[in-house]
Amino acid sequence: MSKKLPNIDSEISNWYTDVVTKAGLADYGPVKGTMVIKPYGFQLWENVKDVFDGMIKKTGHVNAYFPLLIPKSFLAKEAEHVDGFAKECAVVTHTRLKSENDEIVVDPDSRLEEEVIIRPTSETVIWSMYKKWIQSYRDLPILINQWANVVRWEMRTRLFLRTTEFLWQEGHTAHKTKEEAQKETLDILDLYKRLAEEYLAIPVYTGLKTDAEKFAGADKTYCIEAMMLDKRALQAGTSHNLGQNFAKAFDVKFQTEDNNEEYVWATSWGISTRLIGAVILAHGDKNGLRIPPKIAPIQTVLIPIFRNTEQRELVEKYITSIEIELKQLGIRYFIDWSDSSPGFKFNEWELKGVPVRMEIGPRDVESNKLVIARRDNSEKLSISRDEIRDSLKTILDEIQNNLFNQAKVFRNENTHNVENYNDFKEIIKQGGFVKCGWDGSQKTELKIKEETKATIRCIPFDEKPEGLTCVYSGELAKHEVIYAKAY
RNA sequence: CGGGGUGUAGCGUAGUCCGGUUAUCGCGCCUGCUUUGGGAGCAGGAGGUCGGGAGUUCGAAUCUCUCCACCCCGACCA
Repeated sequence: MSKKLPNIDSEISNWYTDVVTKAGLADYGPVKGTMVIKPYGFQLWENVKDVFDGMIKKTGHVNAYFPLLIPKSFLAKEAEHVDGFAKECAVVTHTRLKSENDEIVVDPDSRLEEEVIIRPTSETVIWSMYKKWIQSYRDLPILINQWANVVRWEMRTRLFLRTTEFLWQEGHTAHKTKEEAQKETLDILDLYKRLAEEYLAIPVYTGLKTDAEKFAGADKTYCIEAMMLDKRALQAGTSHNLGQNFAKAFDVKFQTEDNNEEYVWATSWGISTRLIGAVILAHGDKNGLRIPPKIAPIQTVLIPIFRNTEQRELVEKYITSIEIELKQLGIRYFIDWSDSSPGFKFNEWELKGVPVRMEIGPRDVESNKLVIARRDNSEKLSISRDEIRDSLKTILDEIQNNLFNQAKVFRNENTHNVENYNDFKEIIKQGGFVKCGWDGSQKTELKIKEETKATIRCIPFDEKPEGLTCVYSGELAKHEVIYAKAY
């Protein structure tokens, strides 16, 4: 393992891949674009998953599982949907291999009559089933979520941020009114915001996607948008109001209380393993990861220090008593008894982003103390053994808050209100978010994208378009929008 | 799919232009001893189809042809 990471300011792209692999989060899979999520990375994902799973269960949602394989014809039922996903679908055409001249080849006799696609998302299978399950208003709402993998054959991939196969949750709900579906869409978006801000410590802008940026098949797409360390935007979660589009495509109607027939109203929403990439790129520093305590696989790592066997025994005994206390406190901890030197371990666990490190050696045993080092601000302090009970949780909370605040200050400092196109281009060139007026035309949106590579990340809920003019056309602004270059 | 680049041990690399002993070095790995409060030291050791194939040659990591893989830039995207 090399001792230095690439410079995070000048080559963040290399820094990112290096951190991901060296910290043991993930590795490249054998097929291009695929990723192996290693135990440390998977625990991080599981923690995120558990938090969100708890949130949706509290709000009445249930988990289920739908098949990976979908009839090709299903995708085509919703016109926009097929347009959006056709270009990146993996297709299963055969069901058998055979040996031929010592080679394994596809058996041409096993060609499928109806080809099958690997889900890029599950709206179509799920709505084909909802057709069977929904007859009356009494069957509604359906609030189903699934944790699953999906495959989108992307041209350019990056670990966690964009992989051919990724893990996510996709919620698919069915409602009897437009209003109820809209409320669900926004309620979930709010959960996403809470997950991002309170747990991942990443501040997000929330708002509506433009028609050009919305999900293929949705009436409206809402999103949470985060700023990464290179001042680019990352879409961290989306919630869609699907209107009656999928109900119409799959002919899903229900009988209302007054015995009329109506199409069902739908939502879908998702967050993915991309969130891991967001955590890395929102909090990392020159020494590696900085993982927020609430989702950290290891919240505290203990580094024993000793010179000989007698000291080792003393330290071990002392650590055992601390360990009991950490268990009682419900802290996720790890004691690193490996053979490496303490200095090596300090750097190693900093790379892995563990929020708190405890250094415990003969001096500490002697004085009934221990050294605590914080990953967020590199502070080291010596506390007494008895202080662990009261202060460790406080310190972890402080780190959680500090990471959020640092990210928020950074984002706010790099979000600029802009009134003319020259300033706009300058900010986009330097990096950062731009808040400005937009005349609401897709033509303007496209022109700006062509000329600057920046896209409208969202129309924020708290927009104030009054009195603004469009930064490109100079016409009266229809919306205030956030522009940025995105991942 | 277009433009550019790179393939030598688990990782990173020298050697390639100008063919010639046993393919270089660092990290990592194994064994032993000494070490351990910010990336330990010494000694010994294991590990190679030089991306694959074909050709030129007395002789190829090095020259020629061909195939393959991966990376970067562009078009698509959570």
